[in-house]
Amino acid sequence: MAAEALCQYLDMSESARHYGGVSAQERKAARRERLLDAGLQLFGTPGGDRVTVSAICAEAGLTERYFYESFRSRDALLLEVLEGVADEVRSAALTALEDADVEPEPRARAAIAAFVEILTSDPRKGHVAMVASAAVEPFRTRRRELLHRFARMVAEESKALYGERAWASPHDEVTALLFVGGLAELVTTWLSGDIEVPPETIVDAATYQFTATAHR
Amino acid sequence: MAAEALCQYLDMSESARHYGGVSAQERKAARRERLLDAGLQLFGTPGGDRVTVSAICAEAGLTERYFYESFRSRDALLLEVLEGVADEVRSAALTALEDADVEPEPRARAAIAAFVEILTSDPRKGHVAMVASAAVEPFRTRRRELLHRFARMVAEESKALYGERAWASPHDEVTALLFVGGLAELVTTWLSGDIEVPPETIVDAATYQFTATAHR
DNA sequence: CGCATCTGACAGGGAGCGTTGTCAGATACG
DNA sequence: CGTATCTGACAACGCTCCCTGTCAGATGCG
Repeated sequence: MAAEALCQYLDMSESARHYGGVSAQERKAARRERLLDAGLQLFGTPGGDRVTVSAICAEAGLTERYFYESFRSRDALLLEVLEGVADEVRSAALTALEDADVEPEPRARAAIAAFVEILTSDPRKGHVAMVASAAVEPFRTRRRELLHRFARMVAEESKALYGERAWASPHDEVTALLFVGGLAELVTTWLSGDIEVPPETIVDAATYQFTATAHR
Repeated sequence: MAAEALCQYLDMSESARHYGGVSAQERKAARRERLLDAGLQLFGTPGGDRVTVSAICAEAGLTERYFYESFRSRDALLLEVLEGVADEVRSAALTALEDADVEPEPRARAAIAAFVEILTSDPRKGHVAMVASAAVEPFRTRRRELLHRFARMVAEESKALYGERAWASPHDEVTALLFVGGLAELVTTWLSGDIEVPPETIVDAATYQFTATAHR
């Protein structure tokens, strides 16, 4: 009977039947997507600390059984949500750099604007990437890694823009982290509503700081 | 019997008796201190997300009853721990400014060094103020407020140092937050062990950034 | 239609934690 | 010494949540 249950709930590959016009795989994928959306909604909303498996399922309009069909644990889902946002930010920044001018200042502005745009236009994504991910341990480390990677990208870009004279202070890495960390904290504060300025102001300030410290 | 218990456990003012040579008030205060120390130890250590009332009591070598004698809830204690570290940082920074030179760059360095020194010399304090406080909601807001206040202090100092030409970018507040936030994130990363540099490097980088952006 | 499969609702065991209460032993005071 | 108070260990209740299981009804297939 345990084997029956396994076969019935998990091993869909053997008995694929259409339902509502869609295959078993498609239905499973759709449920998975709904769960991820629910995760973004809950994890990305202030007060979303209480994001529990039951809450995610309720938000998705599914029952717990379908949760464990696609995810091993609550953290597994939330991590996937975080990775999704991070990928989006990274690719947007890279695309912005590709499309941007060759002039240093506009290039920096383009990448920074892409970063800020995504995280402020959909506050849920901003909250996930900046706030919620700093909460519990598995995500905290991942968040640091992501910021670190972004900082390395910034440092390399700076070197490409300004050559040897870039990042005059002791270590590239430290200065880049100082910059990226400030940007992150600033977006965090903006999301909380403590500072009421248009996101462009954030972009302006960050761009100015980048050029002021990188190029001397 | 409920009244008895109340009288016995909470209302120490009526029946103060010496024990081990110390008064009831002193014993209570000592227990409170031990609990706060235990809170700093647990809350300030990586993996301290699991800081529970029982764990704090075990660390302090006390039982739960004495916890509720001094604190209403787990968060009440942790908040007090956070406030303690924040006060320490604030007063250290102010003292550093009072004792410092009149020259802009040394003044900035002194305040930054005080900030970094406290949070890196005792990693538990750093962890409480930077990492753990960003975890759950009541602390997150408080952490933002504290950083915001520190940023305002920085902005005012900058204005005093450089006059009208200080903080050239749009808003003082935004630029100051960008700076303080970067410093916070950098200390956070340092605490995690991801970057292995002496704390002075952090101070150098931050001082350089402050002067490079403030004074132009 | 009859049967296999899918879906949603819900129940229940098990674990962790907060909070209050009980109780025996230790300590000080009359 | 006897009694009142203090202390530490621990039990017990309630709560929330994770996770698995059951079951009736819906849906597609032969």
